[in-house]
Amino acid sequence: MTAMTTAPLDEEETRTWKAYACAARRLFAQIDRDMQRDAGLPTSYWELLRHLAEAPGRAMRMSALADATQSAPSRLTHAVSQLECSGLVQRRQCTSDRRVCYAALTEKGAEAVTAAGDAATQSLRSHFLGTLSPADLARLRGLSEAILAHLNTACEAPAGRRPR
Amino acid sequence: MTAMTTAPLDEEETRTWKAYACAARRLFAQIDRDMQRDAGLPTSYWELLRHLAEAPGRAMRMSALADATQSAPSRLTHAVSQLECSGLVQRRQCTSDRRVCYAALTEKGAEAVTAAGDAATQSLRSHFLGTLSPADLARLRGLSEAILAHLNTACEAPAGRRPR
DNA sequence: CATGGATAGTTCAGCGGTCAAATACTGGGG
DNA sequence: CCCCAGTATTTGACCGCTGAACTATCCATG
Repeated sequence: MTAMTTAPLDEEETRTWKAYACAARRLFAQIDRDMQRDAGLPTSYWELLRHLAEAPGRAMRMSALADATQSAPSRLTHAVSQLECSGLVQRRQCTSDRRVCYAALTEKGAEAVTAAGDAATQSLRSHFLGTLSPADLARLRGLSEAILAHLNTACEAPAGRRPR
Repeated sequence: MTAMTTAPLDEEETRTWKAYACAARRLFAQIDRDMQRDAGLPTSYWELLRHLAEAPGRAMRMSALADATQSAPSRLTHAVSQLECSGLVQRRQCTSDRRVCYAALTEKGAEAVTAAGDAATQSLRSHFLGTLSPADLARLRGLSEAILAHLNTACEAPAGRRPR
């Protein structure tokens, strides 16, 4: 809105964006590779399982899981189906409302969660947490939170209302 | 290597990682959405076209383009095929070495590059560059470069040699 | 000049993700 | 009691990407 919207980026801005984007992309890629190699699980699936592991009864409604992980329902369906095929999760129908469906962690799934957790910890430490000083990490966290805050206000305020 | 490899992450570390990861993911997603909406082109394809636009003769060898964009050859093949279908790019065979193939920007492609550039500029300013002070941006850039540097040393040094 | 290794690019199968449409079920108002 | 709007999940088609074969071509060597 500040009218400078389409002035081309200067050198400084370009480099800042490139550095940020490149670092984040490569960091994610590296961690994903590590997770896949050491735990046989992509980071995103591990996050699903982590939520289940922390839920009471190690089970959650599909929609609750979708909420918790900020993902579209259809993604959940696909992901849970695949995790079910791998034996890490089991679907259970709700008796009182037959529309709803629970995803429950299996024993094998619980083991996978902890294994993946170790892999993630290790990867995170060696590629991220261990590479910056505590002060730098704190700064980075502050900056990330600022970005997030702006994204949130930008998404919630101006559009009137979100088409949930 | 520092023996603290598998100690679970503490609260602080977890939050830092989550903030960073979440901010970056959402930022990328937002910018991709904007690009798709305003220029009908995903960010990644725009980057390919940008390289072509800046190359002498608006054309590059496939392998050079792959190098420049840090992407696997097969990705290039697919992407260029699709861009060719959309009429933004044209393949040209090299006469001296029939193995090699050039990707050349078409007129339509050149227009798309500038349009996408405007869209990217606008999105970047409103979601990233415009949301942080110049000082913060400089800090963020420094931190990103530090992360990148560590990723590079980690990838090049210890494995002996990369199986190119 | 034939041959075998290196190089450039493509093909194929599969993964994780999105969106739009379909399905299955519930609960409240005529 | 029936019907219909709303809700929960699934389905299916497609997208961009990856890694592992495969094809075609080149070139150094014997």
